[in-house]
Amino acid sequence: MPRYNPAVLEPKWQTYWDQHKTFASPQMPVGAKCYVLDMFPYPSGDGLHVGHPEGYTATDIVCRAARMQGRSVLHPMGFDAFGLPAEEHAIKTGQHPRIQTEQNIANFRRQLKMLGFSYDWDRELATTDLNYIHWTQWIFLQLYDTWFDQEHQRGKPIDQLPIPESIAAEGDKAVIAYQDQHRLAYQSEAPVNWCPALGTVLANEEVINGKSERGGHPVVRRPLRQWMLRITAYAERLEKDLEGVDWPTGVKTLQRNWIGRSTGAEVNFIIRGAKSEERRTKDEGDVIRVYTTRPDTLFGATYMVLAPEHPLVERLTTAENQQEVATYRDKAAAKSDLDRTDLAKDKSGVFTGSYAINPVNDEQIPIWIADYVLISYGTGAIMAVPAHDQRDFEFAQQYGIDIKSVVEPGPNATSDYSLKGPPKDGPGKTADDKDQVFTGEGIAINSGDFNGLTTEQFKQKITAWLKAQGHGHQAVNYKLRDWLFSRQRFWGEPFPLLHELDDQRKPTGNIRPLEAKDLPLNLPHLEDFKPHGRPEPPLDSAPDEWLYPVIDGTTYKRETNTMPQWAGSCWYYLRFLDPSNEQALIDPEIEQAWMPIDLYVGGAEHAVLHLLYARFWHKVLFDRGWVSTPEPFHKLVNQGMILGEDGGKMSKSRGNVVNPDEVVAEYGADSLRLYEMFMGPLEATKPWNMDGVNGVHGFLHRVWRMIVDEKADELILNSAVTDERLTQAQARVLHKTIQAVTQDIAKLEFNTAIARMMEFTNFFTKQDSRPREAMEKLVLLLSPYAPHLAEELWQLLGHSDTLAYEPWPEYDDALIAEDELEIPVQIKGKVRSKIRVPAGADQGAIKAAARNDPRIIELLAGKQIVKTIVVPGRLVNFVTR
RNA sequence: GCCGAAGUGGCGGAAUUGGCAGACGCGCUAGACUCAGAAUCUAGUGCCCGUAAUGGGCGUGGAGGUUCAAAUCCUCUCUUCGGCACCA
Repeated sequence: MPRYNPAVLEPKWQTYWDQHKTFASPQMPVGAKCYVLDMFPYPSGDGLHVGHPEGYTATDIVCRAARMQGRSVLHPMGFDAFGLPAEEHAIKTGQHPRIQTEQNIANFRRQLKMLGFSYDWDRELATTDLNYIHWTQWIFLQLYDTWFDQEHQRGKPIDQLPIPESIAAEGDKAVIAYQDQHRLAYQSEAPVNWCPALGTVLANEEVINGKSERGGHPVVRRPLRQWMLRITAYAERLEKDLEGVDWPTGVKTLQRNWIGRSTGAEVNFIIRGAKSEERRTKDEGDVIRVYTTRPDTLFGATYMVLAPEHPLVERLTTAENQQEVATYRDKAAAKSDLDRTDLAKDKSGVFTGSYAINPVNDEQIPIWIADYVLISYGTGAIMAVPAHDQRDFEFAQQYGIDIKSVVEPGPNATSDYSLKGPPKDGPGKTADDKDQVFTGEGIAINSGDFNGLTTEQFKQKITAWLKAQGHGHQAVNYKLRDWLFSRQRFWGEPFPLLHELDDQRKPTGNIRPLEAKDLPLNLPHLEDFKPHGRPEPPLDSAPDEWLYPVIDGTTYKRETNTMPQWAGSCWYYLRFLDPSNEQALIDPEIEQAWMPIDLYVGGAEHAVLHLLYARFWHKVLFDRGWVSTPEPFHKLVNQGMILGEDGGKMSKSRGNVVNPDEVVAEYGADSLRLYEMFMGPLEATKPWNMDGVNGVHGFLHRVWRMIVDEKADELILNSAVTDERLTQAQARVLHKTIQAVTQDIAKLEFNTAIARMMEFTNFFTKQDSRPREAMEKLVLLLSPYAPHLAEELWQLLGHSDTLAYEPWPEYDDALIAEDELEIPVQIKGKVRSKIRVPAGADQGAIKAAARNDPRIIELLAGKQIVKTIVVPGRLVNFVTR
């Protein structure tokens, strides 16, 4: 019995595609190119989740349709295979993480092939492959070899860094140190998230509210020597180039917020009693520099705050405040992230005993330290304007500091009041009001010559004035921080760097990068993966022959940190273009031919970090001439999350996880693919429903029966499939379907495309004669969605070759057009009747037809028509009194 | 608190240059086939009123507004989800 049996038919075609290398893509595109990429998965031990095939099916449909439309398609898949779970598994079992990783990859590959995706498997890669690590390390060396020329906004080779004469005069050591300070990869003593319970250092993303994401153990901050990447140098370009990419606005906004560009002014406050106070000079050591986005509120500054870690704190603290300041600083230093967020509501701080002079009015204001000011943003010091800043207001209230209003809401002010709401006496009343804060823009008061200016005008004037007087200048700041790039883990790429040792085996501070010819540097063999409870990296216990190479008689120690998981995912899209190149990262001609990526689909969880890091690396490679486009991902789409049947997030603990293997076993891959596309818009969050899978499976079965004679003993065509010509009605349905499906694929609206094919099927199953032409074209339209079924039916319809490169069906507008239309007739906006008119009827004819409709005549009897609206092809509306 | 996305039948969702709300599917109801079930097929299915219809009313989170006409545009508001969270 030739029933529709995916369990037989799907493996058959998967084998066919594999053996014929149906989806191998050309090295260089022929004609129009189409590079469509999925965010590659981390091969976890749990296997594929139903969320994965959602995006993968969407891109697969786009690719399969594009091939049929004659474009050269590049559609690769790989594995983001470094990561903590494999390392934890290794710690538990003593088995090398590579073994676990390879098993997981094999399982993922099996599942992906089971779903019939048209990947070019010859390009498969994993970030853990030695020949991939090779080029990850090579890119790191590029970063290490690059400095950022602020003036030209461009990364350049380090040997082109201009060395100031004063540095050059000090000798080679000073020059090297100077270069090291400017590299995009540099070392820094940075606080890391050390988790004593897990015995490891964690990435920021792995710390949630001061506790480890896994296990919920406390995490403390402690300083360690780290490798940093100078992503902040690229902040401006990373922000600006977002304009040119076709991304969801939400993702762009997220990235902009993360980069956090703000403009304002840096202002120098002179320390009272400093030598230069009388002379009002700009002696560096005698000023506190602050950053503000509201220089127009300078007259309202009633105190200053330095971050506890600010270098001037020691000097500013008077003898009688020594004890208190020291205690506060110690406490602040020991604070974990959890404490910081917990204490966010209560402001705390201590007075240093010193005062500074406000350059705009020479007033003396007290200098405090408080941990609500961060050393890492701006200058690490602020002027505090409690009347117009929420945080300063809370602090001033707590410590009884003066509050002085200098802005009042303008005539068309939006209410930007906090705490006590708008002033009781109306919008004009703000001056000296001590129990509210106004953070909006408005009109200046209590500001000397600047009174009456709007906030915008004031900002411009005061910035110019500060510059003229030498008290400050305009400034731009970014929230973005440099990227902490090293991890104290085993299962990651080793850094291709050596630390020079002296005779006593102490580091001299000199770094020696590996030469390109010495790459890749593989991970050493480790006997023991167990954490040793110290924050030094696991690679510190590597065998000496790995750890201490001797080159030209000098002993070195290898860098024992490893790279974060992001490193591999930062550039995999480039390697897919030329995966087996051993001479270079990528062949420039191939790169130019395929880049940028036309469509990149993945989860919204990567909206910031992965996409920002990858853009950063790409821009460095662009500056250094290795890639030809300033941005890697032209169009980005986030697939929505699939929730469990109970409407909650899928999780093992909720017991609502849907396993793709089980769905395929019961309904087949085509049904899973089709269901995931039919659930709703690609980008929407939507709940799973097994009945829905059964529903689309029923549709595929109906397609099967429309074409196959299920009652016959062998696989033959349904006798209703004939070589007759299409009737006019049949042609209209066919061409409407082609049109809708074609347009919907371009818009990535797969759910409605499937609905149109269902309508087609509902129509044609009722036809006694189903012309072969219509059946063949439907099979082609359906093939991107349900490729196995489509190939099987295509073969049955008499074709010996795969349909993967058959020309996409064309539609004819003339055949779609109806001769006669039914249009509604409204009276006062309510539909009262419907009339049939010829498709080309003009306004007068339609109106006449409407007037002559018996029901309309009846309803309009005795009524006076004040107005008639006729929209040809749409409706008629009679407006009566 | 700030930013972003979204609220349409019992459910997933269609329809936004303003022009018949509910395409398509699930579910449900009735019927056919069957010993019975599964599967399949046929008809119906937004809510309320009505014996009935080619009948009447209501209806896209809520309240107003613009318009001949609003799910769609404007104002206010509520709810849900996601992100950020002392960034001066």
